[in-house]
Amino acid sequence: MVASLVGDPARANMLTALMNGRALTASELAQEAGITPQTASSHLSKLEAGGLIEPEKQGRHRYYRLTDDDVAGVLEGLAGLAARTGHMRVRTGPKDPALRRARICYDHLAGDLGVQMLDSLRERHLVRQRKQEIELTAEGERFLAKHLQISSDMLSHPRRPVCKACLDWSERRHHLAGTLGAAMMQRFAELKWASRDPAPGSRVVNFTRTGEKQFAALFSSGKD
Amino acid sequence: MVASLVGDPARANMLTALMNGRALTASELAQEAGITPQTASSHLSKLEAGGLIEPEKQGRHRYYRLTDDDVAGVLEGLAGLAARTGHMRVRTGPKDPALRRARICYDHLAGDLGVQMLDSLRERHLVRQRKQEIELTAEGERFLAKHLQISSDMLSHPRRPVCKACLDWSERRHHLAGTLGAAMMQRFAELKWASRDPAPGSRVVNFTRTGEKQFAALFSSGKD
DNA sequence: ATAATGCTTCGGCTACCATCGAAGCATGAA
DNA sequence: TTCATGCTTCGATGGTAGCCGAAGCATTAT
Repeated sequence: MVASLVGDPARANMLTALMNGRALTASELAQEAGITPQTASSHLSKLEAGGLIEPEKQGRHRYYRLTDDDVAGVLEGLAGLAARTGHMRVRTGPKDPALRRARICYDHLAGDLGVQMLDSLRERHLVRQRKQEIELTAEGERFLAKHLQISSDMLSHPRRPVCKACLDWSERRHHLAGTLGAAMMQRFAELKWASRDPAPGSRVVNFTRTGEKQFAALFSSGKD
Repeated sequence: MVASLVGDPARANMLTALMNGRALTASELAQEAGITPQTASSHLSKLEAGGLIEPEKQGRHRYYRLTDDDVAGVLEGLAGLAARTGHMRVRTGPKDPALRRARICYDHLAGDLGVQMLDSLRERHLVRQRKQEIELTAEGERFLAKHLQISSDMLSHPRRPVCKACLDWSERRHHLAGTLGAAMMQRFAELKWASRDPAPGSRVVNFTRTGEKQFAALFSSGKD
């Protein structure tokens, strides 16, 4: 049964991670789900047998992606049902709270703060978003140059978009990816606002006291 | 998580049984799932907490129905994904074979023969179907009058549609409901083509030898 | 009244399955 | 070659959840 495949928390996390449409390796998915590679391997073969994901061998990596849009659609439907009962998937686990707050997603900021940042940018018309597409406005360019010393010509890359929305599994909302997302995260580190957790393999991002303050000032949400 | 609710076989059977839109009592659902009432009670309260079903107290019975069409839609989506891997949910159970062939759904014919009948009507343009909506054509009216002595003015009802598509859990396709579906089933009984199984509470419909022949002649599918 | 039916709660049992350690295969690097 | 990385298979463990028997409330029938 397909539903039982999606029902397991670890597998659900993997599938959620794949919802942004990008293919991820087995170990990345293991990390996303917070389980060891052995366990992930077992889950992945089950998901593959169930037709939910498809593998793609590449060197010694194994990339997985959702089979097609139908799968994504059903997953969204399930998430929709879950959302309306308030029975939203709450990640439970030891390394959870810090991870929900701020973490690295590839090379950019994810988690509560990542979502808040994109929200703020959107509210103030520094970026314009339509679905997955995000576009930097003229005001946005000025803002980045003034407050973070990021010039837009640093951001162009032959094979990677400047801005992109990335679905956040803990918040189920978008945060900012692309070269801009990466540049901003790097700048936060340079300014000593935040740094990756020293624990090996950890994706937690720790903000300093002043860093958090500055960040909040720059990206205050309209609701606070 | 919603998916884990649907993932359990017993609960999945219950939900499938509810897919025809009718409300069923707790004990009927227990029977459908092949479990004792105690266990069913536990499952039902979980499904209710998850917002998938809604109870309706009536005397000492408790009727359950799917919350709304969204739920039904997601369930259909899941069934669709399951179907394409050949990993179709195969209903296992003692009372299955006869029930799959022909049974009562409310007051009309369901199961293999019910689906075949609607297929045949549609193929010959005796009805026109768009999603759940079914409409009787002029040829259809003539056909009914000639072969089954059913006149369309017998069928109008203040609160019930003449035709309606009803999803068949065993075939996962539509069969004919509404006042017409009921009238046809009644006519089959009057003509001694078929009768409800005498066993108390059974929904099986037994066709007589000649009844099956006549039925097949009237509603032969294009594929035989 | 008393009994019967429909459903629920409680307690204990059991089976399944997710999980991880250890070891085994691949592929790619030095 | 030898080593390292990515992933898989195997075996054992443990926690969780489905399951049923027994008992308890309701509601309806006699």
